[in-house]
Amino acid sequence: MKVYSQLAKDCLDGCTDAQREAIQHTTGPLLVLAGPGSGKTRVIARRVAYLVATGSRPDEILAITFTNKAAGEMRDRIETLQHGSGQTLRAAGGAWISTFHSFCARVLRIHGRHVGLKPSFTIYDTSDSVAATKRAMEQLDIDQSMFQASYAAKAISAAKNRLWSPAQARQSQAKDAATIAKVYEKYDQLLRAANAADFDDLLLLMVRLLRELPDVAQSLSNRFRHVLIDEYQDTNRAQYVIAKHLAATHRNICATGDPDQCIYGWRGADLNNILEFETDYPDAKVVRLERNYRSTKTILRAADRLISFNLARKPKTLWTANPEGTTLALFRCEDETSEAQAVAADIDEQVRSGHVAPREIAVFYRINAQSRVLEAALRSQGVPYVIVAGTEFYQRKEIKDLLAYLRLVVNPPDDVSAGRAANTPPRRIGSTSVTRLKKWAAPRGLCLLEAMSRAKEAGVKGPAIKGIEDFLETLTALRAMPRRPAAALVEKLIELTEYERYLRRATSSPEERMENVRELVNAAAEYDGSEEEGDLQGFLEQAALISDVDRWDEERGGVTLMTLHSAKGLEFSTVYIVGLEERLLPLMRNESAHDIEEERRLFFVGLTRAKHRAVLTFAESRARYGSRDYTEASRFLEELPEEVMAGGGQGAGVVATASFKSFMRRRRLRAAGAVPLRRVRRSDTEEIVYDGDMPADETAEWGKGKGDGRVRRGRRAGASLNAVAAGDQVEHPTYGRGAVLEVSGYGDLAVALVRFHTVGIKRLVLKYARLRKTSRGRGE
DNA sequence: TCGGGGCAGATTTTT
DNA sequence: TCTGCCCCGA
Repeated sequence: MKVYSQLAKDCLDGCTDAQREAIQHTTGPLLVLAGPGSGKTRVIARRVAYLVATGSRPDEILAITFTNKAAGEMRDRIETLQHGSGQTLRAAGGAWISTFHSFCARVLRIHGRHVGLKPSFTIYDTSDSVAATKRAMEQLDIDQSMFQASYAAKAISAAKNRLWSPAQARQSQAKDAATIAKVYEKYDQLLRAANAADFDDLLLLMVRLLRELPDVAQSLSNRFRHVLIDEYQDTNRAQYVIAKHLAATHRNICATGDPDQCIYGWRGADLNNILEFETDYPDAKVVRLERNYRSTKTILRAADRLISFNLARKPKTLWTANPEGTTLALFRCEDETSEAQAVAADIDEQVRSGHVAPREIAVFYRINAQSRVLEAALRSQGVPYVIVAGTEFYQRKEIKDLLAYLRLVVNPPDDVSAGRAANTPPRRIGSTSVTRLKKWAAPRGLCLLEAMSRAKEAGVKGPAIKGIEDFLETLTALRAMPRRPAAALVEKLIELTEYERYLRRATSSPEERMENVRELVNAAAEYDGSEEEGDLQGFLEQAALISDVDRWDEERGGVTLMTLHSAKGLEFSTVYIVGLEERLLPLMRNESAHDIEEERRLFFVGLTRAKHRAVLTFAESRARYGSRDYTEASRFLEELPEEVMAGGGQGAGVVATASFKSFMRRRRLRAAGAVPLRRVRRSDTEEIVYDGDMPADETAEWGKGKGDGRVRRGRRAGASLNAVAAGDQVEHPTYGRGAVLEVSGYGDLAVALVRFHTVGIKRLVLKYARLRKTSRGRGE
């Protein structure tokens, strides 16, 4: 007991009162609302160590993190803590620390047969899902011209995220619901026949398991005395239900997160999970971690102001004792090439002057496509960089090809993999033969491989017979090998299929592809080295569930390039956020309603990664597909307090900006003259209405007239004229009374979507619409 | 059955 | 711009 109390003491060492509270509250539900940089990870690690120190067994603890990388780091931190205390008896090695998906996969390997999965099941990634959806549509004779398989796959995924069965999906209001439901049903049948589960199934089937097998649910829930869920704001419905089940017996659930950092709404993340935690667990203790240890005052102030424009949030007070720091820099560039060069030049200068090491720098962007120019610029500037994602490694053709074989070794019924592997490299097994095999196999309830082993019987003729024999022989040879080490199997596979020869013969960039193939062997070898019990199946599971960030090796010591989504949970000394343009950040593909608040949170996440310096950039024109678009600076720039901004930047291609203030004024002028900015949306129910005449001299008036031009806190839309927000009741001289559904746009370009009792939904430009607010909805 | 050439459509964001 | 798909000739 003595040893334990020393560790317990160490766990609280150097913590604030709030942090201690979170660590020491070990009985009953706990919600930790943790602002960015508030030491949340530290609190979780110490809490786990503390639990062990005070007598919990490690294997009674389940900690769910957002990425595998975070899980690994958590494990390291806990172990370091324990080593530091000289405690070796109960290392955290036994604690369950993983992502929701990995955890569910692990449980389903054991209990999955009750929901139709054999232990050797394959995990399908998104592209496998699309392939399976395509097959389902083919079998149902649904023409691809009606909608694409990828569209259906997305709809099915969304349904699964909501825990809908095909029958429930049919009830939905969505377009094509009935057809989608049919595809969903068939798709599920195919997956079960292939002994495969997609990402959503891992969660969905886990939920079914917990609901339909009380014994299993009970034993799991009994087992986990302590359940910790990190990034709770990004949990979806299925994850929420799983967490609830797991914590049912002991009710020691600790959820940590920050509603302002919910950025996965598009993937079904439900902000209400965290916002309503206290309703779910009325006896919950709530701890707020609002002190920031990461960023300068300036950065924090900028982030705090920005996020205050969101209405769907719990207000909080972020503060820091850190120094004031330098202002944020804003680069306004001619085009995306100049932008990339400006960033590269600035980085180069910073690094050369010894201010900061490359590994302490990150560049964030909204979409992966933006990384190309940045890479090129950094390369030509001679700045070392590490890119997270890009075209994801495990999505590359050569990798998918090889993995398909390996999956078949473990799980023969996997028809998607069989279809892929059979004729790669080409074995003269064409589509005619494959179609014949499928047609023959389906009514007999056989998988593709079984059909192939009886190819002649199935009516396959010609050279395909020989090819099929060859393919099956390859698989047999692989299957004869021990499942461990995995790397040996990968090497054997490359040799047997003469894969390198195939790449040289049939692809345009064999060297690069071969490099990837070698990296796959390395990954397998690494896996063999790190997992004592690991075999081929384990390697495949890791390969399926690995995320972009998981593959990021910060030790490699270059500037990090990644999407804003990947940036969650990380921190850097200097952060560049590029592409601050309307329609890019915030990203909008069309005119339809779009969650601006989530985009704002995404920017918030990016900004709060910076410790010392943040640089924001945008380009005045940007190449998109083949053509070139003229852009407009992001509304988010306008939402930052002016006093924290400095224009400028000396790098090549930067259009010198005298000051942020004058830039913003010019921008407003331009914007005022550019009304209407958005194209009118053609739709039955909506139209842009300019109510009243736009004064001819409006352009001249704006900017010097009313007010100081600053945007008011907490209200964006038409702040000075019509301060309305979603939920407000309004009255219009012509249309009468209505309710505001949504407000988008900013300043004098704000547009409200209003549902009127008389005429239905109208889109109104607030500046001109003579709207009168009659009662207030939600808001601050 | 294979592979080249031409053409249409695509980019959110990720487990 | 780039990719992946379809069609056609060999």
